[in-house]
Amino acid sequence: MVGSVLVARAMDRDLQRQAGLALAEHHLLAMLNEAGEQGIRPTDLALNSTLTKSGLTRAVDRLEALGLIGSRVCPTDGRGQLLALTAKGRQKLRRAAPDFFRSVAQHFADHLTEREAETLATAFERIAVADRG
Amino acid sequence: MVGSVLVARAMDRDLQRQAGLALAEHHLLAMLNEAGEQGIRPTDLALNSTLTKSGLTRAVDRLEALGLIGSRVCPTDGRGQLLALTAKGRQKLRRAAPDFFRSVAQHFADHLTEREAETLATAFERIAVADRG
DNA sequence: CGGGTTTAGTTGCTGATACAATCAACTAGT
DNA sequence: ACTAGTTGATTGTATCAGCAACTAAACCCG
Repeated sequence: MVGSVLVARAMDRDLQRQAGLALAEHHLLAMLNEAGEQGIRPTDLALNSTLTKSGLTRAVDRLEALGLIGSRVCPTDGRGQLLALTAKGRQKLRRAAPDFFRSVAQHFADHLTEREAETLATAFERIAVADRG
Repeated sequence: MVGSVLVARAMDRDLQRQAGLALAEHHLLAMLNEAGEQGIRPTDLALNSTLTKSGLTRAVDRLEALGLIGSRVCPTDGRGQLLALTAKGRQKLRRAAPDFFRSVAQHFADHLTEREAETLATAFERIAVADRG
């Protein structure tokens, strides 16, 4: 338990220093990148992150202020938005990628065997699904 | 990665509601309990927790204000302190134990096989050691 | 349609944490 | 025993997160 928190913190520090992004922010950018042109709803983002609705609002505000993401009103639901990466956001994500992977390796992956990594991935996926409900 | 954060958050919420303790605080009490009568130095506590020195100072202040721990000046080093649980602190920890274990089970252990739990424990122990250095 | 309910997202507030700078006590080297 | 450097701990400041309360749009059903 403690170990997992330490990894996250260490990676957060690394990423903040090297790419100027918090881990949570990087994760949001990555999800937005997955979603592509069409955009994605904040709620869907929140569901797959560690943030609550409220935390997500603030994080989105920050990223938008930085010009990394853009938003437009959802055409099928006036309450909602569709968020998508800007060109700047995609660039930021690309540039952060090497630092990110190096950090993952250094703080996490390099200490695990293939087998362990596999076990962890499936186990935490299962837990994430269960604990969200 | 995300999963581990979700577990910690969920457990934190549970414990806060049921026992009135944050997860980090509970962890500190548990370590203090291990240390026993003779007490333990804040730095040693920080090394085995997810907190920095600064975070630890504040957490210790809170717990001391609650009367759960007591401090005295370290006899061999005037800069340092020796922290130890009070009777009230031990009681608090005992009373929180059932809630804590239930929460661990519900959010974490119940989703894992024996084998997985074993793998996770050893892997994260290794990581914790490596990432602290 | 029209009223009640649910859902998407925002905001006021509070609390916890980290970082950097600081203070005080210990240690070494001369 | 004096100075320089190190180490234990605290404090000022800023940021980030969550909860709970709120607004507004959408949905449901008679």
